[in-house]
Amino acid sequence: MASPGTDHAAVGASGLAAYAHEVLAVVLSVREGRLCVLLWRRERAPESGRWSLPGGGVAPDQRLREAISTHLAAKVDVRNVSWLEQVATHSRVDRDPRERVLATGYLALVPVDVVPVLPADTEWFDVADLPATAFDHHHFVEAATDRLRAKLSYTNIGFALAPREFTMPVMRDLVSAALGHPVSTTNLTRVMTRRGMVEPTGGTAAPGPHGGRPATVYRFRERTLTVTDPYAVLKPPD
Amino acid sequence: MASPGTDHAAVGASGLAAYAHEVLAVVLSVREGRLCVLLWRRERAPESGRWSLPGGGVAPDQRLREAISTHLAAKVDVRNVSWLEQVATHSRVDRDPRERVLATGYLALVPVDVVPVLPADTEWFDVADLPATAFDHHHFVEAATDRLRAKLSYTNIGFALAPREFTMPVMRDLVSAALGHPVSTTNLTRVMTRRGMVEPTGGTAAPGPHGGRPATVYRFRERTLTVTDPYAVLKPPD
DNA sequence: TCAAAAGTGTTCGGTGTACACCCATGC
DNA sequence: GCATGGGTGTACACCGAACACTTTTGA
Repeated sequence: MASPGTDHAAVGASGLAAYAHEVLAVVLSVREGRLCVLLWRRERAPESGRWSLPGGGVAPDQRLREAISTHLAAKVDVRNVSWLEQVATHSRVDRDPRERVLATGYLALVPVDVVPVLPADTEWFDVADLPATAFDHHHFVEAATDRLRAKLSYTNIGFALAPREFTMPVMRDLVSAALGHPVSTTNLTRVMTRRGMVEPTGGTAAPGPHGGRPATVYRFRERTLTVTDPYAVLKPPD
Repeated sequence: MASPGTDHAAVGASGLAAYAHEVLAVVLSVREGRLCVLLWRRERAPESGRWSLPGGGVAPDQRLREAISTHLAAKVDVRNVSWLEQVATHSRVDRDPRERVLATGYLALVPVDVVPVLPADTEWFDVADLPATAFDHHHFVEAATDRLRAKLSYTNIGFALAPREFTMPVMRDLVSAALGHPVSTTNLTRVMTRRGMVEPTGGTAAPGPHGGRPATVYRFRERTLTVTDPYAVLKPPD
């Protein structure tokens, strides 16, 4: 057993001190045109009533990635998670008042067209208008959001936010929600096609109630992460 | 105490399982025109004789960053480290045969002109020609190297590899060693000045023994990490 | 005067942005 | 026909790569 209440860390066969470890997921998705994060309301102390990230402990036979998948399953169907990536490990000594807990945060993405059934204590929150969060969870949200925004620019990570098939106006709304600023459909189309990220399915989408030209339907060529804009500068010679 | 020899993880006041945790540093620097990593030879089992990354445990009152600084001090003077950044946490269950150990890796940089006095068991190794490393340490080296290479393209992180004042031919050698492919001085100069990363000091460097035009001496304008090529695409409108 | 090394000028292709204009639909 | 919304074409600025050419030094 560890020694709660003492300031001696447990020491095992490796001679290294042991610390409680948790995994936290920053689940991001575009909901109603806004980039949102999934938070649940803590029932018990500490920080009871505060909104916090889904997550929890790590079983002895689990890797961190397996652990976060397990905990995510309690909030959203894991099959709905289109992307999962480690972001950072935080270690402030008093980040949890009970004992020292290290926390590894993950970025998880859910496509717009997937509407997971959420437990009663769980809600989506606009990342631009977060409530007070428990512990240091807002730092994780910030880091994960930054990571997503950066990757939207130089990878095809958009596949994890979009439906399997989509029109460019839909994609434009997704990207502009994620980035938090308007994006032009014209140029988004050009960039995504020029980079070979997407291809037309051949179909078109029916126009809205007020008419308009039917939009071309696209799909992502790859549904695994690909760097589409490798390095802007200092490329190797051919 | 933790329970070595049992498969039950210790559980403390938070109700979370505890695991031994170590920090590892991938210290990179350009030595003799090559990007090198600092490794030390393990004296004791497990993996005795194998080359491994500097690092070690985390004291109860230390954050991970403080811990890695402490362990680095045993190998290189911490004042020689011009950059330190967390890269990733690995968690394979059997990555250490003795007991489960989680490991958080850091990227550390040392400028070329700094020649730390190394302990007898410690040497620089070309990252392109690594020896067999202990545990999963080569994964950390790979991730840290990738991180450095990426950041060389869109940030001013070069300041952490270069001397305070340098000429463009020197910088070209550093960048091309770090990236592992030739880089043109002409274009490197253009990119770095165009982005406002560097400024001439006003001085020039004496030519080599065979003559040649004296090179202009530059310094980095900022010695803190700055993103110089913010996002190649999908910029916010003005 | 010549070789060596650094720096400058110029050209070229590509890329992201802006904006005008054209196309397909519902009413 | 007209409003609505989507797509295409064009122009522009800028950037990085390549390469020819000039400048400044040592021998």
